[in-house]
Order: sequence, then C-alpha cells, then structure tokens
Amino acid sequence: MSDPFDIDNLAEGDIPFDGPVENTAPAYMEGLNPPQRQAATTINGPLLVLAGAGTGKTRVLITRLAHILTTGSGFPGQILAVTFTNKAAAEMKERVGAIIGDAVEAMYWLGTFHAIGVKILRNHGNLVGLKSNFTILDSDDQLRLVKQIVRTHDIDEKRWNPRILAGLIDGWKNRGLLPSQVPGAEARNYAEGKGITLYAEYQARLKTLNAADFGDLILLCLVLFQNNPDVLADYQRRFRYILVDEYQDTNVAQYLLLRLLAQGHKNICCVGDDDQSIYGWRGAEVGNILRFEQDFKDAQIIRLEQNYRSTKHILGASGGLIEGNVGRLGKTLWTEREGGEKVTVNPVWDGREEARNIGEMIEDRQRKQQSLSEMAILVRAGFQTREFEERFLTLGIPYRIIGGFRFYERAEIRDVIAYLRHVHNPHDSLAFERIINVPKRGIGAATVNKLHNISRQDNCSLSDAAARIIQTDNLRGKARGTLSRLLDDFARWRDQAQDNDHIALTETILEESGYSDMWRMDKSPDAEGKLENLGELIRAMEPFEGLDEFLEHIALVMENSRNDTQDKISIMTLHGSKGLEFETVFLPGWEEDLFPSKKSLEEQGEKGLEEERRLAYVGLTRAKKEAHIFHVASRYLYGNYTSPIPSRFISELPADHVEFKPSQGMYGQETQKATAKGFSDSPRSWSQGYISPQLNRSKAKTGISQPRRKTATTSAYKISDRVFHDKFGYGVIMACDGNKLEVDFEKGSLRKIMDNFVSPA
DNA sequence: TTCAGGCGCCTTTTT
DNA sequence: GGCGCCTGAA
Repeated sequence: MSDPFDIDNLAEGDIPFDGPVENTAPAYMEGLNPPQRQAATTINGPLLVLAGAGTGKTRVLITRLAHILTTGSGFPGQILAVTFTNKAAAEMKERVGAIIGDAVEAMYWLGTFHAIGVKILRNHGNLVGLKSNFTILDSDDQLRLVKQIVRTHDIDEKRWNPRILAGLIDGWKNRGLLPSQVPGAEARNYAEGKGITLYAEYQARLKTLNAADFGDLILLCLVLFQNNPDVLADYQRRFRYILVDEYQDTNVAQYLLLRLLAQGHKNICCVGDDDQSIYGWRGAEVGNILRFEQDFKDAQIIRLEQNYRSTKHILGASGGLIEGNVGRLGKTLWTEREGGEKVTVNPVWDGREEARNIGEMIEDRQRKQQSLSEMAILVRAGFQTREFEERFLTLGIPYRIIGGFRFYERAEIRDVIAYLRHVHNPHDSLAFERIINVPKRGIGAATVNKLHNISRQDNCSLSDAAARIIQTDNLRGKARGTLSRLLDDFARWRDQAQDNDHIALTETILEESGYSDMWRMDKSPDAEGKLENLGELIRAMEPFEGLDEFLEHIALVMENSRNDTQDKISIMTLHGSKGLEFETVFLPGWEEDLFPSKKSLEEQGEKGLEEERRLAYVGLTRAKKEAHIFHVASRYLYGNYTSPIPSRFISELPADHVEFKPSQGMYGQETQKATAKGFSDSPRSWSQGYISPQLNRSKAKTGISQPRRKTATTSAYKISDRVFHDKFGYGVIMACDGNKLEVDFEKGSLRKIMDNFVSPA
C-alpha cells in the first residue's frame, strides 16, 4: 500500500536548503536522514509529515522549530505550536530551548489546544459571552451541571442517565456543533428528543456561571472567529508558522480551528501517524489525517519510514499486523539493525500464572543487568494491573503504575480547590455547592434545593442566593445560622486573599473551615493519607505566584508531576504508552473480548476493531528489543471465571517474526501454535497437561527466590513495630524474615511484604 | 440530615 | 467481586 516513489519524488522537489546549505548545515541538523531533514526545512506551504513509530518524529519537530527561529524566518511569537498533552508541550519547550536558548520563553503560543484556546478566550471571550476571568470546568463539574439541568425537566434518570447526555454534549462539541447545529436526528439519542434543548440550556447555564468546559475552549474559539472576521484576520496574520503534533488525534473542532488559522500564511505542518490513532472514542478523527491533501491545496507529504527504535522482528510483526487495517495512508517501516529476537507468544493458565511468568522474566533480565526502567507491562484495561502489583509486592520488584488516579482528581484535593475557587470567584456556584456541606454543617439537599430555586428565579449565583435567603424567614434555625457563618467565612477569606499569600490563605481555610479537622477525626484507614495529600497540595502551590496562577494551572494540568527517580518497572495501559519506548515490553491479556475489547467491537464494529488493532500496533512498537505477548486459558473477570480464546491479533502476526512458546506443560512436550482455535477447540488439554500452581510455585521458589535470599539483609524492623504502606495503609509487624515482613494491616489483611515497601509509623 | 443497605454497572482518558 | 450511587428509614 505504501508508495516508495513518493519519497523520491519529493526528494527531487525544490527544497530551499538543498545544495549550498548542505555543506554548512547548522549543528542542529546533524544526524538527520534526508526525509527528516526535508521535513525540518520545508517550512513554507502545507506539509504533512507521516512519521511512523520510532522514526524520530520529535527530533524533526524540534529541529523544524529551531530552523524557523535561527534562520529568522519567524519570531517566537509568530509560531503556533500545538500538542495534545502538557507533558509533550513541556518537552518540546525544553528541547527547543536547548538549541535556541532563552528565546524559547517568547514562544507564547506553544501549548496544548486547550491552553491556546484559553489564551484566546481570555482576550476575546467577551465576544462570545465570557468575562475574561471565566472559570474552566472539569468533567466532574460538567456532570453535576448536566444533572441539575436534567432534574428540572422531569426526566427519568434511570432510563436516561445524565452521563449519557454529558457524553453527547462532549461529542457535539468535539465536532464543532452548537445546539442549533446538531442534526435533528441526533436529538432522539436522549430523552425522546430533549437532548438538544438540554444542550442549549446547559450552554446558557455556563454563561450565567461565567464558565467554560473543556469542549468550549475549542468550540467558542470557532464561534468567535466565525462571527468576528477581524479578530480572526489578526490571528491569521500573527501565526506565520503553524505546527501540530499528533495530528491523528485532532477532533473535528480542532481541525476546523486549525484550518481557519492556517488560511493566512498557509504554512501549516502537521505531524502524525494514522496507524497510531487510538483516541477515536473521545472524538479524534483519523479522517483529518487521511484528508489532509484535499483540505490543504498543494500540500506536500513526507514519510518518515526509517525506524531507529526496534529490531527487524518487532517491526515485521507489528507491520504485518497493521496491514490488516484498510484505509491507511500506508508506510513501510524499515531498519538498518540486524539481529534481534522474535516476538514471543506465551500461553499460560490464568492471570496469576501470567503475573508469575512475567515476574520471572523480569528477574531474569535484571540478572542480565537490564534495568527495570527499561521494561514495561502494557495492559488493555486498568483492572489488569492488580495482578501484577500483588505479584511484584511479594517478589519485591519495584514498580510504578502510570495513570490511574491523578492527584488533582482526589476528592480531598478537589474539595480544597473548590474552597479556593469560590474565594477567587464568588460566582463559581459549582465550587460553592461542592463544599457547602463539607465538612458536614447540616446544610443538606433540601436547603441546597431552595438555593437553586432562588438562583434560577433571580438569575444569580448560588452564594448570592444564600445571601438573600438568610435575610428571609425561608430558612430557619440551625441552617440559617450556619449558612450565614459560612458566608462570613468566605468574606473574611476573600479579604485575606488580598495579601497575595495563597499558601497562608489555604492553610487558614483548611483550619477555619474545619476541613482538616474533619480528616483528623476520621477513623478510617485512609484519613491519614488524605491529610498527607493536603500537605502535598500546599507544597504543589509553592512555585506559583498567586492564587490566580495556581488555579489556572490546575484547571488545565491535571497530571501528577511527582518525580520519582528510583529504578522501577512501569505498568500502564496501552493508551498511556504512546510516545514511550522500552527495551523489553510485556503484553499480557491478548484474549478475545479483553483485547480486542468486546465493548469496542459492539459499539463501533469494524471501526472499533481497527482502532484496537492500532492499539496492538502501538503496544508492539514500544519495544526496542523484546516483545512478549501473553494470553490465558482462564481469566477471572467480574467475579466469574471465563475461558477466553486467544486474541485474533495473535493469529494475524506474520509467522516469520513470531515464536510460539510452549504452554508451560499444558500441552505436554509438544510445541503448539496458539492460533485462535488453539484453546477453544481443546479445552480439555488445559486440565490434562496443566502443572498445578503449587508445583510451579515450588519451582519458582528454588529458581527465583533463592538468590534474592542470599542478598537479604537484616531488616530494620522488628515484631510489633507499626508501619505504613502506600496501598494497604497502617499495620503491625507479626513476623520478620530477613527483609521480608509479615504485616497485619488495619484494613484487615495479613500480608507478606518486602520491608522497602513500608515506612515506620 | 444522615447513614445503611440495595442495585447496577464494569475500557481506554486528556484537557 | 467491588465500588459508587440512589433510596428509604430513623
């Protein structure tokens, strides 16, 4: 499907830096191969760079930016550089800075789509009904607001879950559709046609709240530009060069925004890989990349196909797999590297076996001096991580789970932020509602309902409503007093906020509101951790100048930036692994229904299957040297044992690049290929040839635990010491054996744990 | 208003 | 099997 002539044709095109510059190529160009160099220097006109996995995409992006700036073709402020994550934006800034120095600080328009949307709306939001200090709602706030609206409409929430509506609204916004533009047919998707009305109401409500949700940050920019050609023209003039990373992940709204902005200078460069588009389920449109040539006249396309990451076998296996997708732009990755091991397929009995086998392989590689940070376990779904965690805790293999709960999403953190948000902006009713009865003040649903009614009637904020109600007899006794006190508290905190010491302010609020006390009194095992998190929040606030900056930061950056330098193996979802690379990659759970995900196939059909296949492709291509696929015969899922069949993706792998491992004695001596038929046709072969876990465990003991025991030092802990564990909380040591402890945890479990996983308490 | 027990769901996730 | 959400009783 790939067209090898493309590159040749393009290479002979009129590239400004052919010839003379070749000899005097600046240092930052060194080491780029011809297509990479061409991608970095073709700065005029629309350009699509199709960058396969591991082909040096980031390098090209950085070089291109450096090239534009050092040749004086554009000033830092004239470049719009868009990424999808804050992490990617930060990395880009750092690496460009390493080449061009402090000038990178002037790259005001380098950031995520959303961050750029915010910048535009803070300046011109008044043209779309937003004051410049508008609040950014996260998905939690968004859902609460949707619920409120649904409830005013007498809709059966059982039948029409507000979450569905929130999802629909997101989807519409991703496609750049205002309530008036949603196709009528789609109204039927929620509550017999009320969907669009509710969407309209939701938008109206956002305006009263002076708030925007994530989708609005793009959608309202579109509206702004469509209705105000003069403002658009300004931005079109300003953005001399536009650069978009991970273009395959753009949604329709983002694409439309780019297209508007690019009409000025038409110097737009999009970099992406259609084979790595894995976010279709949240609105990403692969079509954007497939259509680039039609949408941007005279567009050039450059393919980066030389892979610098993986061995031939890994490229062969992943390349063969992805060929199963139709409608690709097509690339054939190649490498100069020789040798390497085949991708292995490992049938095991169940999830515990899977974790045990992978654990052994990890220890094996550790003994061969491979560091843990060069290994990763990539799973399809979050729940798969548990089995590995448990196994690694017993083995004492340090691990790191990437993704999962994020710091700013924890309830206690969101509570404190709600206090701060409401101090910062008294009209932030969602924040006010969140903490109006946290800690418990005796202001329950009945009171809040009254407040909502007033707020709707008088079109005022919730705290205004509160201020009004306490003047009346509408609310009596205790509630009236506490509410009045709460309003006084906020008034006082707002005064204190004038001092511009956001840290002291937060500490005051935590104490005076009784929030810290609430957790200090709490007897539950995680209360301690919650208090620690509050401390961490205060620390996280330190780098910021004031409350404004901090709130803006956390609205857009939800990730936990705890740095952790210890050598650990990474466990993460396949989605989370995009853009990363490891020497060795373990891919457990390649079974039908789990991977490809049943739900994805049910909802999206062939389209869903192709996205799952791309996910498999992403997983395999993370590996530099080794990729090991696992599938089980018995998977414990939602309280039931299931007998899955191996993933169809396994049988799609080209045989030349794959080694099918024997299934741990389950088929006797015979090395059997695990085709999709393998297990389902002969379920009995599992029970017949299967070595019991007990047997295997004793084998594992002699093979694995022994050398570990030799190096075991005497633990600093002794029996009856109290300790704390990140996951299990507090406990008391019941037994010590070298550095292995047996701990009776207060949450009720008795566990064997390596001493470096606990701290004294 | 609060808390306990029952019901239903259960992929991926950034901003 | 377990968590979160909602409902109903005190």
